[in-house]
Amino acid sequence: MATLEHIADTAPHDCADCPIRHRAVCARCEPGELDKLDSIKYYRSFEAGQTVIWSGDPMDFVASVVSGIATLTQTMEDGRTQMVGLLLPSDFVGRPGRARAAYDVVATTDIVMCCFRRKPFEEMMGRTPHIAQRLLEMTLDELDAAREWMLVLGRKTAREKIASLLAIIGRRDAALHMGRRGGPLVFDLPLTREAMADYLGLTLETVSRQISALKRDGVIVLEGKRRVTVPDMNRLLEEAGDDSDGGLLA
Amino acid sequence: MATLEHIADTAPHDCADCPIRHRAVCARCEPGELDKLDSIKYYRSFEAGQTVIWSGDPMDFVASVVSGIATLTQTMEDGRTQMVGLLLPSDFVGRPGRARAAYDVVATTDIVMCCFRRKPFEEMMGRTPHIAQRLLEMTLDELDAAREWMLVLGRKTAREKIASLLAIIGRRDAALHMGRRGGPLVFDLPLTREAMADYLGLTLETVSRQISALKRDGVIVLEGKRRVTVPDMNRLLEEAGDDSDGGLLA
DNA sequence: TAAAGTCCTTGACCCAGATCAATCGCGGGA
DNA sequence: TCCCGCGATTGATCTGGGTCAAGGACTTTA
Repeated sequence: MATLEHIADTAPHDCADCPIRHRAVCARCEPGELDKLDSIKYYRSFEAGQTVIWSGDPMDFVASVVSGIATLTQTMEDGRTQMVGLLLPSDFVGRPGRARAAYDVVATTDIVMCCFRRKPFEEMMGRTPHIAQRLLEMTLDELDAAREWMLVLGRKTAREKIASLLAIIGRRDAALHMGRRGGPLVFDLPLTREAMADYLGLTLETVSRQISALKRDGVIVLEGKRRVTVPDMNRLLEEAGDDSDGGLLA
Repeated sequence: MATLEHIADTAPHDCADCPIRHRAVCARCEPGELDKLDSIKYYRSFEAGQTVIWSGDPMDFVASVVSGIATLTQTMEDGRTQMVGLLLPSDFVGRPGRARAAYDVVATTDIVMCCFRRKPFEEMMGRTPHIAQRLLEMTLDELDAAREWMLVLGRKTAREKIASLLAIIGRRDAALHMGRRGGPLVFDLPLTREAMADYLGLTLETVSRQISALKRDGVIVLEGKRRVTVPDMNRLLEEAGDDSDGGLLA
C-alpha cells in the first residue's frame, strides 16, 4: 500500500489558465476572490485505480476535479457496490460542513484535483456569495442527474440501461469537444465493464452481453473495447427509452 | 377535470405559528426577512390524489410543504413510473431559475403548501444569504438521500428494499414525534402499495408479498393494512442490509 | 342491504438477468 | 518469444421478481 499519490508538480497553478475555470465552484468568482481561493488551494494527483478517499475517513478538504475521471461509490457489508456519482472535470468533491467522507472516491483514470482546505473554504463561502451560489447551482444539477439515474436504476431494462449510459457519456463528450455537429459521435468509454455494472446496478456479464447486442444490432460500432461510434444518436436514445428529442434539461 | 384546488382558508398565515418555521427554506431568516417573504407568499392546498404540477408545465412559483405528503415522480412514455422524491413537511418544491416543472408532483395525502412567486423569490434569494444558505444545505441533504436511494434501487433485493423503506419512514416518524425512546416503533404507512412499488422499483404484487413475508417472519406487526409496529428496529435494519448501527448520516 | 369502487392479497407461471464457468486476447515483463 | 494477468466475452443454467389472473376486505354511494 505505497503512497502513490503526490503533490502534482506539473499541474496548472494559475487560475487564469485553468481548464475548468468557468465551470467549477469558482466559476463566478472575480479576480480578488480568486486570489483568496488561491491562497488556500493546492493540487493533488492520483493514478488510475487509486482510492482518493475511503467512506468514513476524516476529510479536511473539499476539491474540484481538474482533469480525469473519478467515481463515487457506496458499498454494503457483503461487498455489493453501487456507484452514486461520476465525477468529471469541474465536478465538486466533498461537502462543506461535513468532516468525514460519505462515499468512497476512486480515480478511474489518472486525475488531478484542485483542493481547498475545508475550514478556510467554509469561512470563505460564508463571505463570498459567488461561491455559495455556484455550489447551489451545481448541487441542484447533481440532484437532477441523480433523479434521472434513479429512473434508470428502478425502471429500465438492461439494454436500456446500457443505451442510457452510452447516451450520457456521448452527450457529455460532445458538449466538451464542441466539435462539428451532425457527424457520427465518437468517444472512448472511460469505464471498465465492471464500473459500468456498478453504475447501472447490473453484473459485468450482463453489461458485456448487452454491449455485444447493441453492436450486433448496429446501434453502436466498437473499435477495440473502449472506442465507441454512434452512427445515429436518435436511434440510441430510442433504445434508451428516452424521448427521441432528448427530454433532458440543459 | 374540475379544479379542486383552492386557496387555503384554514391554513396558518403567521410565520411565527408555522409548524415548519425552523426547518424549511426560511429556517434561518430573521424577522425582517420573514416580513419580506410574507409579502410574496400564499397558501395552496390540495386533496389526496390530486396532481399539484405536471412535469413540463410552466411553474411560476416555488414552495414549501407545510403539512401532508407529496411525491415527485418521473414517467416514461410507455407508462413506467419511478418516484424520485418523497416530499414531507418542510421540504422544498421547485427550482429557482427553472421555469418549468421537471417532475410530476402528486399529493399523497391532503396537503398544504406555502408558495412564493418565483421571480420575487429569486430576487430575494440573491439579496438574502440566509435563504440561499439554507436551500444549499437542504439540497445537499436531498442529494445524500437520493444517493442512498440509488443503492437501494440498484443493489438491494425486494425484501431489503421493503425493509429499507419501512426503516426510513419509521425513523423519520420517530424523529417527528420525538416521543419515548426505546419502546417499539409504531407508525402509519403514508403510501399505498402501488406508491411503495413506484418508490422501490418493484411491482405492487411484489411489495404486497414481501410485506406479508416480513409479517410472517415477525419483523413487523400489521394492524390493518397501514399501521405498522416494529418490535425490534435493529432486526429491521439487518433485514434492510444496513449497518445495524444505522450507518446513515444525521 | 346491496352494489360498486378501491386497495390489497395470493397463486401459477414465466423470463430477464444473475450466477457459475470456460475461454479469449491483448499489453507488459523477463 | 513466451508467459502471465487482467479485462472482456460467451455459454449453460438457475432464480427472484414480473406478469397474469382470481378473489378478499373495506368504504362509499344509494
